[in-house]
Amino acid sequence: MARGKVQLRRIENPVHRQVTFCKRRAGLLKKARELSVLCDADIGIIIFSAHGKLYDLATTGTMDGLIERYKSASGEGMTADGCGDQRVDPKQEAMVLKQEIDLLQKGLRYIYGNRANEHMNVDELNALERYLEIWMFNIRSAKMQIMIQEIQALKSKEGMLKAANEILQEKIVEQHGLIDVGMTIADQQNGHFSTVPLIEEITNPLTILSGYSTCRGSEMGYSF
Amino acid sequence: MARGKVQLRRIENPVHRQVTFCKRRAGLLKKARELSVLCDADIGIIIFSAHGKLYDLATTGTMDGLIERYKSASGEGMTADGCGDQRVDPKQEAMVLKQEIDLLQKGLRYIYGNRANEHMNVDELNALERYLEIWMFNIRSAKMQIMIQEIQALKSKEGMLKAANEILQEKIVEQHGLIDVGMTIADQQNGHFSTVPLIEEITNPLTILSGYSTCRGSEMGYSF
DNA sequence: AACTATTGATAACG
DNA sequence: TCGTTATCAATAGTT
Repeated sequence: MARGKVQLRRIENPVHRQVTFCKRRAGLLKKARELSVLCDADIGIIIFSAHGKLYDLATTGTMDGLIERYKSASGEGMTADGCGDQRVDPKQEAMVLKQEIDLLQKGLRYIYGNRANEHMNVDELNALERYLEIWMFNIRSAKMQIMIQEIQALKSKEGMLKAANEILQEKIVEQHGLIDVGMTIADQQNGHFSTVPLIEEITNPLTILSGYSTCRGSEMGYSF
Repeated sequence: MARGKVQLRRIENPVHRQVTFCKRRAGLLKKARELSVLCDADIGIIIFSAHGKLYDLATTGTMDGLIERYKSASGEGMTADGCGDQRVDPKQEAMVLKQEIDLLQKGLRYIYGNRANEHMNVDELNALERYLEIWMFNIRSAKMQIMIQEIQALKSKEGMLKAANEILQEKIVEQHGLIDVGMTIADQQNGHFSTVPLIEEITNPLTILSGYSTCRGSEMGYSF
């Protein structure tokens, strides 16, 4: 496409042919990636050089995934032929979903700038890493926020229940005298209020957890 | 490529996107045919439009033939990895993946929109956190890969410089006798080659760093 | 779909 | 392999 119009025939000079192959191959793959991004398409390319070397590209998920999808899509018009194994529907679905995840990951990359991940240098990766760290920090903070709110709710609930219990005790005393007081105390320890000591234990470690540390938290009865 | 530089991101206008898809798809397939003819290569292209419609091209034989060739060729480089794949219930896998997609979509909104609006519960935040950890791990791996390459390049450069230096030393000896030999040795220790010991130090820890650990890495003079 | 003004790709060369 | 440059090809915006 430069310095002379190209003839659409096999390039006879081997060196020339090899150079052109490298360049045009790169150009083709670039075009494919662009088309994929611009138009939201899923593209797979397989290239065998004259010497048999393989080059490939899958803009979404893996080439195998695209091949599976191709087989089912192109097989729609075909009758039962030599199939048998690839007709599993959920498997097909899983593959499509996997590709969707890849797309989402690509979308996530936009956060930091629209660069293809393959051409990211150390500095760029570094920036992305820092961004993710911040995001993770925010997520952990959000998690903590939710838990703190929950705990506060539980505490106020506790206060209300305690007050209610006191009132109930007074009423019981009024109605039946001192007979059943021992039982209500037992109830406090095994019933609703058994969670109170747990909450007291949680409250303090939160200040530590809202920092940067990784914490599974299962020790405190929360599934995070 | 015309009347305004193209932005490498999804075209939001659907009509625009469709038109561009048609044009660029045609262009891509044309390029592929040209490459195939000019350089004697065998090329297969699979394109799924955003709506799921399939377009394909096989410059040699059938697409199935190319796929078979691809599978045998790409299988060569693989070690025993996906051979004994654990039987996972595809239906269950699909569900897991679907949940993962939901999570990522929510996470994207969480990032794009100001994070005040989105309501994610603790479990979701937790899963997202784990996802980000994996992503960060991948990014760090990519970073390490780049650095390893850089180090190798530096090492080969070192070799070349050493050889050049030897030649220069010999020339100096030839021209001036032994007078200045001491100075060139001093140059080796304080000049270009001062990075050599640093490289030697880096090389080993890499195997550790390529794992999952958090590493600031400033100790080794790289800004990551 | 057809038409350009531009950008993008690349053949030849170093 | 890698960079540069003169040219040609692809195509974005428009009609």
